[in-house]
Amino acid sequence: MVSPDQPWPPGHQELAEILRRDIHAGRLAPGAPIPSDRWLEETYGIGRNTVRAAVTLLRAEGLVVRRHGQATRVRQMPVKQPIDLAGVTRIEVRMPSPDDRDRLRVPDLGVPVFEVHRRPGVVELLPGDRWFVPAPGAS
Amino acid sequence: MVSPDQPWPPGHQELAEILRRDIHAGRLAPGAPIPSDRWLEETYGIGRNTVRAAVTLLRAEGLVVRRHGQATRVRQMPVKQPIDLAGVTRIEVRMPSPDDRDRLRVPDLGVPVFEVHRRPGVVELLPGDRWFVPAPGAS
DNA sequence: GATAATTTGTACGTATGTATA
DNA sequence: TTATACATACGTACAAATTAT
Repeated sequence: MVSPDQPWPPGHQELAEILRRDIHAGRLAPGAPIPSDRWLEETYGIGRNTVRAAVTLLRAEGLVVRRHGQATRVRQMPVKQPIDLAGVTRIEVRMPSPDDRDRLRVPDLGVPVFEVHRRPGVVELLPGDRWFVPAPGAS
Repeated sequence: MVSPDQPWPPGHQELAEILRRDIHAGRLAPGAPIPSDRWLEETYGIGRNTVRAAVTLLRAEGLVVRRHGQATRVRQMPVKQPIDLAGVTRIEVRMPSPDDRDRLRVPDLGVPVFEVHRRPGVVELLPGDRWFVPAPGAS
C-alpha cells in the first residue's frame, strides 16, 4: 500500500488512481484484500463517503469485488473458455442487468457479458470473465 | 415517469429499478433526459445521495450517461460495425481503464471493450458499443 | 456579452442496519 | 458473543459546467 506523500488529502478519483496503481503493480494481488474503508479514511484523512466513491469506481471497472461483511478484494480472473462458434451469426457485448447477473450467477458489477446470437434466433448470454471468442478457423 | 404509488420512500436500489423499468419500457427513450436529481429527491422524498447512488448504478450498467452541468440521459446506442477477423487469434472482453477510455474517446462508464488479439502479438482495443463479432464464415 | 438559474460533481459528518469473521 | 467490514440513508455545503434569461 502506498502511503500518502502529498500534503493534501486525495479526492475519490485520486484515491481510486492510487489503488488502481497498486493493483496493476501487483502490490495488491488478485484475491488479496484491499484496505478497509476505515483504514483508508484514517490513513488518507478523508471521509467515508469519499472512500466508498473511490471503491465504487473500481467495482464498475471490474478491478475489485465487494462482499457484505467481508473485505473488499482484488478480482480474480477465472480461466477463460472458448465460445462454441457453431451456428453463430454475431456476438455482441454489453453490461448485464441485475436479472442477467442473477441468471448467470455473476453477483459483481464490472463484468460484461457476451450476447451470442445463434441460428434460429437463439441468444445465449455468457459472462465475459469466463469466456472468449476463439479464432474463426480453429473451431 | 412513474409516480410513487407505495407509501414508503424507495431506497437507491428500488429507485434504480423504477428508472430501469421506465427505460426498458420506452417511457424514457434513448437520448431523452431523465429527471434531475432534485426532482427525484422531492418526488420520492429521499435524499440526494440516495438518488445519486441509484443513478450511479445505472451508469455502471451502461443505461445512462451523465455529463457535468447537463441532464443525465438515456444512452443512445450507435450502429455497430463488424470487427475485421483477419488474423484474429482470440477476442476477449473487459471493462476499460480510465486511460483506455481516454484513448478510445469513450468518456462513459458502463461500456465494455473488445480486446482483439491479432497475429504478431498485436492487441487492438475496440469499444463494445460500436463493434460486434461477425459470423466466422462471413468475412 | 453578462448574469442568473439549473444540474451535476465532490466532499464532509452522522447514524443505523446487516453479514461475516 | 464480540468485533469488524460493508450497505444504506439522511443532511449539508460548495464547486464547476451548462443552459436559459
